[in-house]
Amino acid sequence: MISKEENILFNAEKLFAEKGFEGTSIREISKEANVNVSMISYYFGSKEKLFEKIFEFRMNESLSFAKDVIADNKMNEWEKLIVVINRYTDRVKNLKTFYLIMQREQLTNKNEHIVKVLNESKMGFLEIYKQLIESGLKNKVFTKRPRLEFIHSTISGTIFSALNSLPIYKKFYKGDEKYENLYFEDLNNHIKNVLKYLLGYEENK
Amino acid sequence: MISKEENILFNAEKLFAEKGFEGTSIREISKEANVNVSMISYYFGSKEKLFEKIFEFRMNESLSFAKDVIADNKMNEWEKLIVVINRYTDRVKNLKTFYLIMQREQLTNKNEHIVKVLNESKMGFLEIYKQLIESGLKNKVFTKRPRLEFIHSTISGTIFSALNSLPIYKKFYKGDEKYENLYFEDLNNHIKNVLKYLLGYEENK
Amino acid sequence: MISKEENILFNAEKLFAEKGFEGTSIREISKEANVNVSMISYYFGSKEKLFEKIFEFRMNESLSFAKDVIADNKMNEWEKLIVVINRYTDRVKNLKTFYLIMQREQLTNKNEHIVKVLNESKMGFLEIYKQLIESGLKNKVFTKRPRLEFIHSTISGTIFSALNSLPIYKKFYKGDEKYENLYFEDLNNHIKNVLKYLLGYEENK
Amino acid sequence: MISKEENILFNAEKLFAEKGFEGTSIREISKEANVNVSMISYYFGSKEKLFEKIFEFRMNESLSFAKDVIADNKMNEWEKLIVVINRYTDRVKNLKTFYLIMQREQLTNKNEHIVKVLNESKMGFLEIYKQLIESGLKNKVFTKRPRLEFIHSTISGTIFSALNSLPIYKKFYKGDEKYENLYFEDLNNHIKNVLKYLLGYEENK
DNA sequence: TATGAATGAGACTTCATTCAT
DNA sequence: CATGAATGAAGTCTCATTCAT
Repeated sequence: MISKEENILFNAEKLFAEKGFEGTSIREISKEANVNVSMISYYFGSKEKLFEKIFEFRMNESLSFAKDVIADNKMNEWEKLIVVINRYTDRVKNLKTFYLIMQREQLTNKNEHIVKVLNESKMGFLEIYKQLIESGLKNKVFTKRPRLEFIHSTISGTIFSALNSLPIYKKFYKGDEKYENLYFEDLNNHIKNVLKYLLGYEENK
Repeated sequence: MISKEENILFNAEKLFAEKGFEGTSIREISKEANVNVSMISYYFGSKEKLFEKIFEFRMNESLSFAKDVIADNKMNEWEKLIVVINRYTDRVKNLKTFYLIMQREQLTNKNEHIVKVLNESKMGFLEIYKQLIESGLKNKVFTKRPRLEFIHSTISGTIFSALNSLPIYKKFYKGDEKYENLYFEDLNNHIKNVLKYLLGYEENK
Repeated sequence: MISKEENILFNAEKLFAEKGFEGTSIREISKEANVNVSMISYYFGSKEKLFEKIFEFRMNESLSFAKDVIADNKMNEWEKLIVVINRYTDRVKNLKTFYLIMQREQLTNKNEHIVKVLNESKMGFLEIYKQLIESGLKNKVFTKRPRLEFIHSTISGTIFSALNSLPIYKKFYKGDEKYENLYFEDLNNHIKNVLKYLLGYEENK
Repeated sequence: MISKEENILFNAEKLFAEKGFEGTSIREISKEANVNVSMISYYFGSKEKLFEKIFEFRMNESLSFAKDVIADNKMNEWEKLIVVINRYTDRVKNLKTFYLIMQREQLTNKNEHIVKVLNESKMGFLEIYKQLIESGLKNKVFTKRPRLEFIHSTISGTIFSALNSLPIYKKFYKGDEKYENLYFEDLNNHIKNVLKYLLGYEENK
């Protein structure tokens, strides 16, 4: 059973993804969520607060994410990196709407609260990459030390660029669900392949 | 000397980059451009048409871009690819405002005219990559055939992700103009490095 | 011990004095009084009824006021007048918030119930002045017969004008509690002085 | 010919007088002034700015007021005082609506801009009274030095109290235009009479 | 070609009150 | 007695566009 509050939240997320923050009116949201217009102010205070709540909600969901990875000691650095990327692509694939909003906000930098959340997330990823690479070099799992910023840009940029192009390719190649699944699988392998090269990782050592 | 029309256009571009399409009012644009409000409807028909005009203007600028590359016969495929990427990163670096708008529009897909322009651009790049790779393979310049979509996502995604993260890094590393120039240079080399690997290109053959 | 109803009443009085009727929301009142919002409708029926209740409450308090004065037979007319004025200034001084609301309502004439209460009060005072003056003239305590309306306007107008200006003077003369007490004492004497003249009352006859 | 802006201004003044600031909606104003709702924002910026404009407008009107009085050298201090009071009562009589609003604002102190204007006005009057009394004492026109604050409270308070009570008296005494004119004339004499006493002015000296 | 006054739609938000519990 | 979720009306303001000049 979904609460009235979450019902509004998810419908708003969908509309914000489609039309952007300014392009979505609370009237539309209320209609989509089948509630009275004033319910939005009632539950969230304002349209902007509702918007921020979406970020808080999704970011809370992904909190456990980073912790798990670093903590686990049964894997070597490469394997950990793979886990991070797998989860990342999975999450992006399953929460397309939210990540659409998120990308737009990254280009906007208008809402301070959200800017802070996004920067923390980015810095969090950089920190993970840093630790994994340093440790991997010490343990001779990796043999090259690439520039951190570009590692992140390559991973994250490739994933999002691929995500955003998917609808066109789907249309162009007349693809269906199967096409999409294969697409994400290939994307995942592509990124791993690039990383192997950039980090100087040799599989069968 | 800049025409009144271009004056409006450039000021609008700046404001759209800062605040998005819906977040920018024609009153702000008219104030920024020091013209009367009704001039915008007068010159461009409507706010939306003005927005589209920005895309047309910038895309016209980059039209010659692709043609040049393919036409030139004094370079091999790898060299051509390098030229494409150099120009691309240069352009992104120098037209940050426009590419901010463009990225946002790629996430939005609301204005059909713009969607068409953007898709054509994307398909244009895919076509260039396709021709270069096929030809390069035939001429034994390249030795691997990577999936086209991911080549594009990697190049374009990495560039934009790096562009968007630059302000944070600049702040974090207390960087200045010099930092920025070096950043773009390194980014360029990073992408070339990745492509070399993905295409199986060997420099000193 | 104060009842829940009175608790709401007094908090509402305070807020109405600060922000006016329309400027005060029942939500604010409920927060200030630490009760649930719906308690106001529950106890008083509506926001407007609550407002009227404040007037009824304060007017009930001052009901005995007039009666006492007329009834007492140990004083002559001048002494009775002095008692009336003393009580009036005291009351105004101690119930500043209510008299702020009252003055505003006297300027507004929107709520019929309140209009009636206020007019009765005004007419009550006029009646008292009339009786005291007539009787005083008959008994040769007073020697002049001033126009009744202006007697009331002068007394009441001076008191309220002085009350309302007090904050400014306090600020201007950097006054404290002592300043305020002296101010009201002087005000009282000032009014008596004026009345003596207007009524032709001679103290040491 | 009255401008559209003034048309709005005067209609707003009337409604604010009847129902107060919060009690008057811009929709009502626009209806009363026969203009579109958005005209109010268009001309004045906001409802509050419109409200302030009314004060500015009326205060500008009365600017010449004080200057004239002090400047003229053909009158002695008592005659000057009479002129001040005559003009004051005239003005109050003819601009009942505005002075209704003004009194309410004096009780409210919410809008800083208006508070400032009102305090300046009050201090201006105090200054005039001060100069006239000091000069009058020096020139032996007056023989008593009453407390300044109460002089002002008595004059201003009596006038406004009488103004506000007029409708009731008019109703009670079944008065018409003639009653009103006589009322203001008597009021004027009443105030002069009181002042004569308070200042120790002897007419036939 | 250029202006700026004027329009009407639609935006977000707050409010007093009701109703089911 | 008491709660607080829910409602719908009404409020102010901003906006893109039009029109007379």
